[in-house]
Amino acid sequence: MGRGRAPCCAKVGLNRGSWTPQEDMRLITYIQKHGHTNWRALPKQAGLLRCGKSCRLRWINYLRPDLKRGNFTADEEETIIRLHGLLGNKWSKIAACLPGRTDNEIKNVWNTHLKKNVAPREKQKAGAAGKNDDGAASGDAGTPATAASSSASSSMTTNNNSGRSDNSGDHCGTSREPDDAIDVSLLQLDDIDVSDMLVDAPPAAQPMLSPCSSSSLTTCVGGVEELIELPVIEIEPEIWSIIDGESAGAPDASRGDATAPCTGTAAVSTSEAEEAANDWWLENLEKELGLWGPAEDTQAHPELLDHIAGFSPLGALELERDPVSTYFQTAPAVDHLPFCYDHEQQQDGSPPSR
DNA sequence: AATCCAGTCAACCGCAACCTA
DNA sequence: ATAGGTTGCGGTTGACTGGAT
Repeated sequence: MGRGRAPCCAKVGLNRGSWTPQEDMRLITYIQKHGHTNWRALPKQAGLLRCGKSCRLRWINYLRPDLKRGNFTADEEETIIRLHGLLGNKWSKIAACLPGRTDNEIKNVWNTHLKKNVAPREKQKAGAAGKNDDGAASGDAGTPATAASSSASSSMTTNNNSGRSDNSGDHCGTSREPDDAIDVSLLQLDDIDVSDMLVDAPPAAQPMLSPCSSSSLTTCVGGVEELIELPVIEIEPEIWSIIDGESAGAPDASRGDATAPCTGTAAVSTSEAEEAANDWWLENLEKELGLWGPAEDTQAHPELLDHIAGFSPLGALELERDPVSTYFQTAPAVDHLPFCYDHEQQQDGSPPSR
């Protein structure tokens, strides 16, 4: 719906603006089946009238299952402030230290309120610095450069490798590090207690996060990014029709890829944890599609159409929002990470803001 | 009740970095 | 070595929302 700049000429004929639940569903389903090895080709293969860039952004910033929704905690905000003081507008690097948060999200938070909060602190600090000439003058984080943490550097490196949650996907220590970029691992982060940065990634949870991918659902085996290990969910062609609000005709050609049984490309779950994750994912997706429970109860119901279109009359049911947002309601990032999420347990008992 | 306005955030763009042939 | 293609990052935009008037 026309957010952002005017369209560039190359994208005439493609959908733009806000994503519909149908598009979200299609993207999620496609990625869980085939991964996202080629964003450029993805929309065509998934039957989406979007450019690859748009798909990637949507996935990274909104659809990734490992995203944490809801307000930033005070700890997270403090971490952002500190890291921004060190790194500046390196949002992806900051996001790397905040599991479940995206660079876009962090950027928005910074620009909307953190920046304002920091400004007074900076003034305050400047005043204090006038008295203590060398104390804590660097950075705008308002954190004195004290308490050298000998493990800060290595911890940060570890975090970058294991707690990756931003959208860059390449902070595996392998590539795409601009020469002039600040290597966090090389910084003398004397003024940062890195443990504070991992506010929402307790050590036990971190191994669950992918060390090398934009999606925590990818795995890094021998440095090679594997396909996403999400459960395989077979979406019947009729469901696509329902999702798309189409008549129950045959799916179009472009849809074929997305709906075809996933034979060779889908990763096979190998552990119980992954199976649990698969169950969770399947369950949620089914719920989102209104397929949870007796199939005939929901399939092809008008309510489903309304529901999927985001105008559900389902009322008090948890499914009252569009399927994808419902998915987020029940899938707080870290907790819902495939291998540990208990979908019955809301992270903090309250829905995300917004 | 209607209008205004500031804040929020999803999505866009351009560019730089990286990859591959 | 390099040209073309792809991906990721950071800045910006503007629709949406809720509170204030």
